[in-house]
Amino acid sequence: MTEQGQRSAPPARRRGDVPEATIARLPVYLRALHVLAEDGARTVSSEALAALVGSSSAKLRKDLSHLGSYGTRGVGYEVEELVFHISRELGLTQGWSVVLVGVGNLGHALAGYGGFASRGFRVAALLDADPQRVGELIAGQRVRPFTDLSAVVAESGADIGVIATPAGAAQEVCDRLVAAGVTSILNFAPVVLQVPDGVDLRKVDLALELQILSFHQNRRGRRACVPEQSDRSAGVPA
Amino acid sequence: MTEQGQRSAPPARRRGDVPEATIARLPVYLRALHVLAEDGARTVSSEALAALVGSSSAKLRKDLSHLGSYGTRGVGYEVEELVFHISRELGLTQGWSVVLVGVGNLGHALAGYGGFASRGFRVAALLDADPQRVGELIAGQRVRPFTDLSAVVAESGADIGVIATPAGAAQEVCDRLVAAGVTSILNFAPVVLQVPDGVDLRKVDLALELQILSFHQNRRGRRACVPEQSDRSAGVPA
DNA sequence: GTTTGTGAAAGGATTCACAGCA
DNA sequence: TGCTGTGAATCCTTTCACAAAC
Repeated sequence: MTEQGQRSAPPARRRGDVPEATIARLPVYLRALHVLAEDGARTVSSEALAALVGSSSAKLRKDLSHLGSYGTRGVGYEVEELVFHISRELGLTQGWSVVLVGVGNLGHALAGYGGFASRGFRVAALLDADPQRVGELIAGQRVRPFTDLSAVVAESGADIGVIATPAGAAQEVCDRLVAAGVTSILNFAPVVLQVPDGVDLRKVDLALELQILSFHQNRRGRRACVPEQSDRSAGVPA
Repeated sequence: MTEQGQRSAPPARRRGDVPEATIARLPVYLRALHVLAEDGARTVSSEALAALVGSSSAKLRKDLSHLGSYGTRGVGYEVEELVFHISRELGLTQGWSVVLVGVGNLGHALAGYGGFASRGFRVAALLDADPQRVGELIAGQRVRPFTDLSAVVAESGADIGVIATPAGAAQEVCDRLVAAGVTSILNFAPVVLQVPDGVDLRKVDLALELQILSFHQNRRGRRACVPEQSDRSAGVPA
């Protein structure tokens, strides 16, 4: 019913409907804007900000246009204002409570990672199933037993769970988080987890990006190791 | 499109070239295939493998078709064979040497992360500028002073550098890595780094995914914290 | 003059659907 | 029968280019 004789119907993205690709870049813009604000910059042009984050000005403007019209033609964007709007769009203005499960090496790093606190994420609790770790003090937090999970989620009102356990424990931890009422989960364990509908799951694979680097490095020719080149069975015809 | 590259992006994609989106998924397939292999599976269908990694069979088949024709109609893919071809495509069959700079919390976690070694990445050296850390033994490696960088790169033939330093030190470390001859860099510090052409830079932002989660959680309505609803300039027309 | 905001065009990626083979 | 491989269609993202606004 959208046929108006036009070649293609207007995409008609409703206001507030921000494309996924844009959302993934907003945190990057935000970080650059924070640096600019610290340096005392009051305004910034799309060209300048794009250069800072290694993007293009057109893409940046289109991204920002999805949030609203916050720039001034001939001038640029006000840094503080943009920080506010992006933060609000990302939902960072209201202090999320985060439950972190697993305080091995990675859990330690995450618990002490300044980037969480400074962006509105409060680590409400550190949990670990290992009795030897329980009671340990990390970044001002005492590690609690994993069995406290339900209580912790209830008392802190946490919506977000972070999994930094070994791969083998991750699915179980994930299930318990869901059962406790957590609806957003960030997984650092190198496994693919299953979650029911209604739960948002994202993952960070520390080795994944390294493998992508490997691909590109391999393409360019490397300096060390085997110079092998076994042929494809079908040699990619012209 | 080398991620953070300057402009100067040659738009043309050559034949036999694998799309970037596919490359980003190959490591995920690889991990699932390793699990299957451990479980003794000899073959796997696109449907089954896609379910394991949370993707679709059509996408999986199209991805694999970029590597060649390694499936058998009516049967599926041989697990071992697929592992080999994906590994080779990613350049994982030749043992990269990696230099890790910064052994704080995150550096510790990365140094001990099994996922590197098991995928063909050898941590050739751990470096830190802090004299107090130098000499420390982590995962069987002794931490060396950052000033050894050139020597380390030369003697190990490392092509890949991993930056796990505080944000403030990252650009300097990056410059030194480039000067030492490293051509692929993985950055965990929360800053955008500048590299010259010919150097491939990727980054992992531990808080970025959390912010994307925050966005989606925010969309759904949250359970805790402020129930505020500061108005948008226009109130989201239906 | 400068810079934003945005239709329109171009380019990629995903999904569809089925031919072809085991 | 079951499943892969792949053109075609669809959807999403980026780039282009310029009118409008300062």
